[in-house]
Amino acid sequence: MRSEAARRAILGATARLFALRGYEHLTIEGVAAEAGVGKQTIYRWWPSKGALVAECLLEGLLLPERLGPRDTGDVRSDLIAWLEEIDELIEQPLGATLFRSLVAAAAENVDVARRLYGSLGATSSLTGRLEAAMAAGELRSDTPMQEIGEALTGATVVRALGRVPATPGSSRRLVNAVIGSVSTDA
Amino acid sequence: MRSEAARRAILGATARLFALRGYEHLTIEGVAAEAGVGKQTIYRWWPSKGALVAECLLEGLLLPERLGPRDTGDVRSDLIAWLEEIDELIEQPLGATLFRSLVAAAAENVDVARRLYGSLGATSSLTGRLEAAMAAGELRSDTPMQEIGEALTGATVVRALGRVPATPGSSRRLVNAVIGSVSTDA
Amino acid sequence: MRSEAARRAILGATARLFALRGYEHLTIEGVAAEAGVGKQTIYRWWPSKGALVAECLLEGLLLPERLGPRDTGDVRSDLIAWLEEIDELIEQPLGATLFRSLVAAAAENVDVARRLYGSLGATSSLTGRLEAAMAAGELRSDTPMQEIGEALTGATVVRALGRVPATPGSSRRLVNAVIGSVSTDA
Amino acid sequence: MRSEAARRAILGATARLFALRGYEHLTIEGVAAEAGVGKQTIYRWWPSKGALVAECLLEGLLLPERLGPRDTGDVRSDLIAWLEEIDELIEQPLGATLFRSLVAAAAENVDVARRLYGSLGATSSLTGRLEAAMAAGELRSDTPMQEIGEALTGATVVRALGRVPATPGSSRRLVNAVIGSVSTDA
DNA sequence: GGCTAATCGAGACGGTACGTCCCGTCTTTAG
DNA sequence: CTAAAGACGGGACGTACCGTCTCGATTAGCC
Repeated sequence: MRSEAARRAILGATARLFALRGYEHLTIEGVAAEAGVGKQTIYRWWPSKGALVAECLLEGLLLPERLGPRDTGDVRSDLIAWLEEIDELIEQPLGATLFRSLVAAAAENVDVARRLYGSLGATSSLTGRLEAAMAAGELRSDTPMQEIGEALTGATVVRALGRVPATPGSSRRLVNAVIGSVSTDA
Repeated sequence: MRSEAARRAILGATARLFALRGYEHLTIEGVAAEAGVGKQTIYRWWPSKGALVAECLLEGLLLPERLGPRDTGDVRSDLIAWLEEIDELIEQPLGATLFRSLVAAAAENVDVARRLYGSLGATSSLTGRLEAAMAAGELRSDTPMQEIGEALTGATVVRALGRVPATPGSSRRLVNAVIGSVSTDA
Repeated sequence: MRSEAARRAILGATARLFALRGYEHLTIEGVAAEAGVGKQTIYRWWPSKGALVAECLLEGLLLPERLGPRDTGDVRSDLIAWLEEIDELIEQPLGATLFRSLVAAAAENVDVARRLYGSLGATSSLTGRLEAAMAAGELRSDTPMQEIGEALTGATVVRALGRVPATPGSSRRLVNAVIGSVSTDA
Repeated sequence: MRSEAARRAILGATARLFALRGYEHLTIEGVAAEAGVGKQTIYRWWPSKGALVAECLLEGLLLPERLGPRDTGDVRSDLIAWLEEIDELIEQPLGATLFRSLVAAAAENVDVARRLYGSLGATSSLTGRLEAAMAAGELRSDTPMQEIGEALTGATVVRALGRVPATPGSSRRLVNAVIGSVSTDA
């Protein structure tokens, strides 16, 4: 019978240390100590550091639960607002570390990658928003939603990795470029 | 007097092991052994694993020297061809590992990130190609080149991380979406 | 209500694993698994690994029930025969391990020590045999029985620990030396 | 190039902890910590806990350098004095633990056993003393020295294991019994 | 053309973390 | 109500690498 208390303590400790020190410096021993738990209890339920992070992600312990774009009826501004929200998150001191660590974790662990792809990326609320826009006639019916989703999130990832500071208006330019050609209000 | 032979052996070993095992499992001891070199010789000239990888990148030991898009006079097809070339590279068994490891390395090391951003991304030959297209009148003069560069490479990165298999036509759809609105032939 | 079946299974498993792997590598978990028993059932009734072994000893699960010297009317030859019997036991591959493990267990656990001392050593059938010999006039009345008992068993222990192979005649020489001076037939 | 400082620190720590806590509770990690040394430095040079103890024994860090019987010209009293010296050593609080731990170590490790057998037992100064006595005509020329040595040390071992407190005169009785029949002064 | 200093390979050193095995205690579940 | 099953916090195992530190044994170039 698995102990829910231990599970929560472990995920909490993981999230705390991950945000603080990054994926590379996250250690199972550190998590065990921080959680007040035996190492074996971690190894019993998670095969790897990556799986631990993936589950934190799933539980919303690393990123705000609702990170997707809102729906105010205007896709363009919704997407811009969303990207700027993310930029802001990254601009914070720990935010950049956290974000890059998530990318590192995704690069090294399939679980994290899938979880992240599903939560930030294509399958997610972003796709939902795009579909809504299409239904509302804001976007053409042949809009390549997956590609657009990947372009938007990808640009953010690339900027975060490249340590490129956000420039005013860059989210607007990005959104305009990416959905400009499929937008019906052009 | 620095030994060029040792330097080459070290970088070669790094590139080999990096492509084979990934960034996470790359160890200085492993590189030293593979290169037939004392560990100190590595530490004497490189401060970290990341720096080692960054220099490999610079020397073209990890990625093909000329990875940017060609210039046939048609930006659209040039970009599509370029993305498909990268997709092909990623499709190969070791290619995916290599690519993801590069992302992991970039996430954890500034040097690698800058090098990679400059070689795949915005500052690079990609930007050059876009500028040429603008000059040739293929793209409008207000084209946000940096954002477009980030969107294109970012989409590729996201797909590689998400382990999303390439779909036929997805490169075309991506390019059309991203430069569609600034393309003068629309 | 203590389960006799469990008790027997546990002691049996202990004896088997002890003879097989030795005292040091005997584990409670191993015993529980081998016996098909919960660990708690062991801890409920025995305080330690040593107590487990001690009880096996008491039950005759580790050493032949009747290990003492026989009484044919001739102490000398009875003692020699007895020592040679033990030598034979030790000569067998598992016998040496078993014997040394018993010594190790005795060194680390009082219960085992007392049990073993009482079963091999002074208080035991050996003393009984010596007393009989004294009564029969084979040994002088001032024979220091405890010391003789300790010398005989001790020599065996020392040889077993020192991994000294038995030499023909060494039991005879030992007995002659040890009881020579108190033997009335000299 | 092996560090002599580390070697000494390790053996010293081993001896200290062994005498203090006994063989069973001696841990490599404890020795490493006590010696201020990395674990790997221990594993690099010694294959096991037993080898560590054996080397301590060899270096005289566990037992007084000269533990054998003296030669005053009278074997009997020399042997008695020697046994009483050992009894005294065992009577001390840490002495008993140390002695039993040595036996446990010998039971579980060949190296320790050989070392101990050679240092306390037959091959040792004890045999030397007996030979001298034989040469001096105190003992008969057919004295079975190995057996006598084993009987004397063995009796001590058995008493120590059995936690039998030393009785006044028991060393005298033991010696008289064991060498009584080969002593020429009878 | 020998001297001196820097660099080389090799690898030991004090450490940190790994993932595994058991410990002895505690809790749940099925008979 | 008992006992199997096994999760729990913890300690130690033996291994892999970390980055630093001596070691001789080559090499430089500078006198």
